[in-house]
Parts: sequence; structure tokens; C-alpha cells
Amino acid sequence: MPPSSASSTERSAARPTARQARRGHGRITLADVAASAGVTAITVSRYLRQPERVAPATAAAVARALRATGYMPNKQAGVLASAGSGGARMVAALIPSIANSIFAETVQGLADGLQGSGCELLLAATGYSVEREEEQLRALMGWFPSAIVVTGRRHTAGALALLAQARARGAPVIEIWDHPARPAAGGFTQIGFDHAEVGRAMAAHLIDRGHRVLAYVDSGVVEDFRAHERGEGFLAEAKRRRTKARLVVAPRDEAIDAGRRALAALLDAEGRPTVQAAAFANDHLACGALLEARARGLALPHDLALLGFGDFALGRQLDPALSTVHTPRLEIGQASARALLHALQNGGVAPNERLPWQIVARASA
Amino acid sequence: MPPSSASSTERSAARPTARQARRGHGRITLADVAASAGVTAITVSRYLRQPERVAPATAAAVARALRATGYMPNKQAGVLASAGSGGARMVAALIPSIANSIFAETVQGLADGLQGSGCELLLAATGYSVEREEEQLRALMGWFPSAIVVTGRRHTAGALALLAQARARGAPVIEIWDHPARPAAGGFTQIGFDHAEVGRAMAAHLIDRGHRVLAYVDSGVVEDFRAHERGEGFLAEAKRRRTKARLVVAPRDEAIDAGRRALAALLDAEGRPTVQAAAFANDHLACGALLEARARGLALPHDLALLGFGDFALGRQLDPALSTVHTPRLEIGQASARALLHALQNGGVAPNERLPWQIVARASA
DNA sequence: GGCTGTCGTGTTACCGCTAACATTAATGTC
DNA sequence: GACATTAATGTTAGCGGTAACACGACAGCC
Repeated sequence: MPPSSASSTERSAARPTARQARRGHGRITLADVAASAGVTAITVSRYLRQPERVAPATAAAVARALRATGYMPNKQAGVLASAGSGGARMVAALIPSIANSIFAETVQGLADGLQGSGCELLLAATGYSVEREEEQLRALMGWFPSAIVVTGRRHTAGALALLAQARARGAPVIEIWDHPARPAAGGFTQIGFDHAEVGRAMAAHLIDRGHRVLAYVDSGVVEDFRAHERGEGFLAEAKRRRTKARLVVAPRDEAIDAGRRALAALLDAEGRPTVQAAAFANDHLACGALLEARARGLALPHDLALLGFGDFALGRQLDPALSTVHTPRLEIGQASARALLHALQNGGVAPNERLPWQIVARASA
Repeated sequence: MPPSSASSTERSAARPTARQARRGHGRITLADVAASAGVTAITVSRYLRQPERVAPATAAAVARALRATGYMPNKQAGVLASAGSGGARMVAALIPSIANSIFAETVQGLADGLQGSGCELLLAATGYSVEREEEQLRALMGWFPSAIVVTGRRHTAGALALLAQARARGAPVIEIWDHPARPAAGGFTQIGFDHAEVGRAMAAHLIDRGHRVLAYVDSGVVEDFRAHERGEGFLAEAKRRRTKARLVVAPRDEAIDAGRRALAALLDAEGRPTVQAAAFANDHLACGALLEARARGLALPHDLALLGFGDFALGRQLDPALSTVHTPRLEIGQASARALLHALQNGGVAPNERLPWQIVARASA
């Protein structure tokens, strides 16, 4: 047997291991399966991706070989070779906080919706910081995900550029939890609701019930833009209805305590209560306030009305039960999954979706 | 210029696009940066991975080229080429449910701990099913993650094989939320605590306070193994202390209601209360029971003692406040991140970690 | 019977990056 | 000044898979 060909002179066969050091990490590859089935790699690849294109007899042999070898496709290689058009897909999701039950449920909805679709979920938390978001986005984009889900419509210029770039590659980009009346600059798919509208409805709810001196207790988290927007809507509506309303900001703190303290400040500010009704950026704050009000022996909603946002389990069980805004947190995730899968299959841009929310009037307002 | 060589006859230059259809998806690659810097791709690669190995002047040129082109490394290609030894890493995490605040916090801890380490988080929820876990694991393993985090020590045979295979490749495998007294079969790193021990402590807590007829209300989720184990520990301790104790299973249901109904059943079973004290698989159940007890006008803990598990926000705020077990849910995630990063750097197997929990005696027991 | 399809499979080249070895120039050594 | 070292960069050959094209065998058609 003569040396195969090529440059190398003698001893090319003498040390076969040297040059081939990187070969075969012991993993089972398509080539192994192919050898076992007596075909070539591409045939196995075809069997896996378009089984109808291989002859029945071959298919049987390949199937046997697959079972015998315990082959597991390398998705990295698949994505690299077919630039995402292959079966393996990754969806990158960026949310402010995983621990926050609101977003946790959204991620659950997203994961559920992706289940069985062959998409895996790449997750990162931004900690409510657009700079962190850009960083994380840059890191995740290195994996060239097939679709990207980000929270809200406010991003750094750098992040917007990255998102635009992803979309240009054909990756659907979805902004969740936000869908204002007028579309955002980036022009990405939005799945959520209009926070300004919610804020207006919160004010209207309190005004309709006869309260005349209002306050919106905003989140102390600087970049909780959606909470701020609800606050703006709240004030706008109060102004329109010629009702006194002020904006205060809760201390950035373990939220329940922050709510207590924020309410205490409102009640004690000028030696006498400065509000008749308060709306809150979230239910944690509102529950804290409710506990504070109860501790002071106030009768809700007569002495003081309190309205939360988010409809957390806690508020429903307190006595009096907290009135609040119920949000489609699970649905946002599910709708996003649906939208992105649809866009991936049909190539188009996913349409916006505005999801419903409701004010849940319980005992506190 | 003669045709380069090879088989093809004429017109090889006539239609340069034909054969090169797959070339250049428009993405910027190392080669582009290299061209812009007047070097070859490998030099740019070196600059990115071991900057001290390129000459200062070259480094400057490359840096300039990187900025000019806006290059973003393709991590898929990186992992493929260097089989994980490169900078890009992915950590796969499998948890029962993302929406469950306990696991959400653990994932948050994990994400926090991974932040800045160059590891991205690939997440999947199993829905408390070991079969689903195996499926998900198989899907995630196709990405050849650098490390794997799974929940608990019970897995299907197939899943165990996959985990063993991953470990054989050098990927740390960590089982979280579980760390029994005797090590598990798989021999994977365990980070958590001993649930049987917690169960025993819960029983001891109730017995020490003089309660003589006990019940453990187990989770209705069939594969919530850890809750079941706490139940077993509970019964074992009661037996040891010669105290009456029974096991009941809550309806699988919206958990707060399930707790109410489970307690109602215990109280009404034989026309009279059949328990003096009950421990629960989780705080949701316990809170439901607490609300039921309150509705019935029972004085806690005298008429009835209730002890939860998990220390959720709700229980702390109810009146009377729920006694419960505080768990290191965030810490488990953080410790896992630390452990796996350490193992990735130093190559060894991460050591087990037993994390502390405490019984928080509030008003209900 | 030669022509054109179609089917089933193989060949080649390439995705983007990096390990291993090769090469060149500059430096040190006696 | 010949030779071994070291530093800086380049070449080649992969990683594991798939797109595009090529090819042989058989079928249908006039």
C-alpha cells in the first residue's frame, strides 16, 4: 500500500497520532453512525432531517445504527453548518429579574410554549439596567440565537443596533411587557400592554370611587420604566379630571417594608394625612402599605384607599384583600413563544399583540 | 492568471457565485477583521484569547480593526473548534418549575453567580417529571454545555447515563436542592440539604411544643420527591418519639385552596378534629390551612399548630404569622455557580455542599 | 434505442474558529 | 560567526455537520 499522496515524505505512517491529536474526542459523530450503517455521513444526516428522502431499506439500517451507537447530534455543528435553517434553534430571553414572580411566570410561559418545538431557552437577567442589558445581549448574540426576546422598549443605542442586526439576519425580535399606543422606534414586535393606559385606569378607578387627593407611589428601581409610565398615566388622568395627585418614590428596599415606609411618610408628612387614596407601582409596595394602614387602625377603603399592581398571591389573602391590577404575565410568555415560532416558520415579522389586563376591585379600593 | 488547479474544466471563473452560494452570509468574521488589520485570522484569534502573545504594534492594529468592523465572535464555531476549552461556555440548568418562586430564586442566584464569567445559562423546566427531565436533558446536551445543573438526585436511567456521559467529557454535573446523609448513586456533586432531616426537625419542633397528634400534609405533585422525603423523615421522628402521626396528601390543585381543603378534611374526618398539629410540604399549602383555621375561629397554636416549608413572603404577613422552614434558595444557586466555575477552571470535581436551613418559629407553631 | 427524468446516494466544499505544527526573524550564547 | 533559543506570525487540518452539486441506476417516453 503506497502512502496516500500529498506533501509529507517518509514516516507519515510511523506516527499516526501526532498530527491527528485533535481527532476523535471520543464522541460519537455522524461518521460513526454512517460507518456502522454502511453508508456515508450525508445519508444519515438526511435520514435525520428528511427521512422520506432515503430508501426504506437504508432508513432501516440507519435507524439500527443510530440505536446501536447512541448518537446525539451536535447542535453547535448543525447551527454552524446551516446558519440556523437547520432544526436546532436557540431563543435568547432577557428579563429584568428572574426572582421577580412576574417575570418568572412569563419565562415559564415562554418555556412552556417552546417545549417540543426544538427551541432551547437561553436566559439572562439584566437587573433592571439597560447597560447590563446591552452587555448580556452582546454575550448572548455570540450564540447567534434564532430569536430574541427582550423586556420593554427602552434600550441603549448599542443594544438597539444589536437587535436590528439580529433582525436583519432573520431572527424575530420581540419586546415583551410593553405595547404603548404609539409604536416604538425600533419597530420590533411588541407583546404586552400600554402601561400609561393602566396608570390612567388606576387613577380613574380611584377618582370614580370618590377619592379626591391621590398619590402614585413609584418603584424605587430607577430603570423600572414601565412603573414610571404607569405613574405618568396616573398623573395625567388625575390632571384631566382636575383631581389632586402627587408622585412619590418608594425607598429602594425590601419592597414590603418600602411600602410601609412610603405610606407612613404620606400619612405623617405634614402632621396630617396628605392622601385619601394611593396607587402603587407593584403589589409588594401596596401590601406593605396595607399592613401599615391596618396597623394604624385605618378603615379601608373609607379612610384610605389602596390600589396595587400585579395581582400577587399575597394581596388576595390579606385582610382586607388588596385591590389591584391583574396582568397577563403567563400569557405574555406564551404569546411570545407562539409569535416567535410562527415567525421562524413563515419567515415574516410577528405581529404586535396587545394583551388584556383588568382592575380587580377587592376590599382596599 | 491560470485557473487555480483541480478537476473543473472551463468557465470555473465564469460563474463564481454558483459554487460559493454558502459563502459569506454577510456576517463579519475573523477573516474580515484580519484583512482589515493586515494579518491572518489566527493572529486576531490570538489577540482575543491571549493578547500577550501578539506584538504590541500588531495588537494595536487588530484592536483598531476590531473596532472598525464591529466584529462579534461566533461562539458556536468557537465551541466546535476547541471543544469547550475556549472561552465560550454554556451552563444547562434543569429545574422543576420556573414559576415556583423557590426555584426562580435559585435560578436568579445561579445567573448572578455566572454573571461576568463568560457563561451563558440554558434553562429548561421539567414540570416535576423525571421523564420530561430526560427529554429536556437530551435536548440540552446536544449543545454540549460545559456544565449541567439538575434538580434533585432522582433521575431516569437514561438521564443518569446522559449525565455520566457529560461528566466523562469533563462537564461538572451538580444536583441541587438535595444532599441526603448518604451519597447518591450517581456520585454527582450535591448542593443542598437533607430533606429527611428537615422532616425530622419539623416533627421534633411540633412534639417539643407539646403536640401529640400530628399530620404531614404532603404535596399532591407526584414527583415532588423532596417533599415526600420530608414526610418520611417527619413520620420517622414521630415514631421514634412515640407520637401519633399520619401522612395525608393534598389535592393537586391551586395550592392555597388545596391547603384549605386538606386541613378541612383533617378536621372533619371523623366528626371531630384528628390532629393537633400539621406540617406541610410547602408554604402555599400551609397558608391555605392557616386561612381555613382562622375562618373556623381556631386559636393558633393552642387549638392547632401549623408549620410550613419554604418561608414565602405570604406566610410572614398573615395573622397569625406562619411558622415555617427557611431554605437557602438563593444560596443554592450562588453556591452552584461558584462550584461549577471552580470545577471548570481547576478541572476537579466540585465538592458537595450542605447549606443551612432554619425553622422559623412565628405564631402558628 | 436514445433521450430525459427521477431517485438514492456520494463528493466536495464550506460554516467560523482554533490546535498543532511550520516558518521566519530577531536574539542570545560560546 | 555558527548554532541553539525565543518571539511573532503563518499554514494546514481539523471540530461535526450540511448545502450544493455530481453521478449512477433505473424508469418512462416518443
